[in-house]
Amino acid sequence: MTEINDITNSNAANQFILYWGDMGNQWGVNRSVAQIHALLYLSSKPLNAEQIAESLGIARSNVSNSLKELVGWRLIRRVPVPGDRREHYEAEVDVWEMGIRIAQGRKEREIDPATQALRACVAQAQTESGLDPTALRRMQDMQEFLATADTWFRDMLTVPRPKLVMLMKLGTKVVSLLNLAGGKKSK
Amino acid sequence: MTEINDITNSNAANQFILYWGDMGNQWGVNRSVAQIHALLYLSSKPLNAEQIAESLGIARSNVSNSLKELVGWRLIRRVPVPGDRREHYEAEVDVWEMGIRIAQGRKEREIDPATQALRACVAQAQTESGLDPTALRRMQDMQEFLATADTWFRDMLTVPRPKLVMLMKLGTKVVSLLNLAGGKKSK
DNA sequence: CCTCAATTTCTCTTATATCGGAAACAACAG
DNA sequence: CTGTTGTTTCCGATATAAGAGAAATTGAGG
Repeated sequence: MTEINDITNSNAANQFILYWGDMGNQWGVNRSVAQIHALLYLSSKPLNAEQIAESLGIARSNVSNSLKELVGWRLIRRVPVPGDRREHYEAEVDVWEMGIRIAQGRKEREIDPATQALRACVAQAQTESGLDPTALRRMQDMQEFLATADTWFRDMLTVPRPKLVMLMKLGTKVVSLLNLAGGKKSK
Repeated sequence: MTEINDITNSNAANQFILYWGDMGNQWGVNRSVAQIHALLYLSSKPLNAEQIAESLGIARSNVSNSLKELVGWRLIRRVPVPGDRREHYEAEVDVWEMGIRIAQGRKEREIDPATQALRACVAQAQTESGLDPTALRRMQDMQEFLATADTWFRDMLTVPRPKLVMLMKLGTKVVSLLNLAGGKKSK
């Protein structure tokens, strides 16, 4: 235990892992999952399940499940280490890529199904004569909003990373630049 | 019970409320809270706690707490109904406004504290001689990313709603327009 | 085809969050 | 001041999720 180079020897690193776990927790992500992710993110070399379990003091089985989930989110990947039979894992370390993958994952798993469900609701609502027209209207508004957001998000995914970064750093300036270019505030 | 105009008489409306509750649940929002929000969103007139409890079949106390939380998120507001002693509530019905408030709320409650914690971690990390330089680097990257995202988000909040909508609807076009206008990919 | 390490699945315990109901509290009318 | 109505706080029961450890499975040498 406590190998050389085990980053959990560092207070700062431990803090980081702790906070990350906590934060994940609030966002509906299992704490172990988030902690493992943090650990791998900080680690300069791939780790195997055993090392992870030991570093974080959580059960081996728990690690196994959590790793599977993280792979599913494409936040970490398996890496074969030559001469070692054990499976090793490393994290995606580009923070932008990471942010995008998390957003993408949530969208796919949680928003998309909801959008679909909403579509069904609206369809159903249109057949109901008794329904308050306001309610119908609201459902449609929501649907349209989600559709717009969805399109926007997918659009943004196609933007090459460096441009995306530039775009975000521009911030408000984007609007003024476009005003010059686009002019009209056409709906 | 089952008053005229109670939208929970509608299947579609009930479906909507159900799904909304479910979705909220996955996002770490209490189901009751989400359901109440959905109900108020669909309702064409303000409702009081009693009506909500009855419509959704949940305890009065639960409604009370959930309402408080929703008010905290500024997703609903109290409205005095003349001639009625009871407190009534109505939802923000502009979907864009709603989306923004949810995002804002999450940011304030969950990201901002994390950012602050991260700052402390990095500070601490810099004092630790033993820490793997890669780990330090990664923490700093993360911090910078969060800072950028934070600035961007605050920027977007200052953009008047109609322009924001326009901006999102433009999607990818924004990039090409900017290339023509801005040219250089200056940092 | 056997052995052994590594991993995954399963089950049970424990922790956490949700929610209903009782009780306390506040506002107000008479 | 007192009774009534509406609201909030508190507490206990219950549902749900997390996590540990044992058991089962896989797969690579030999």
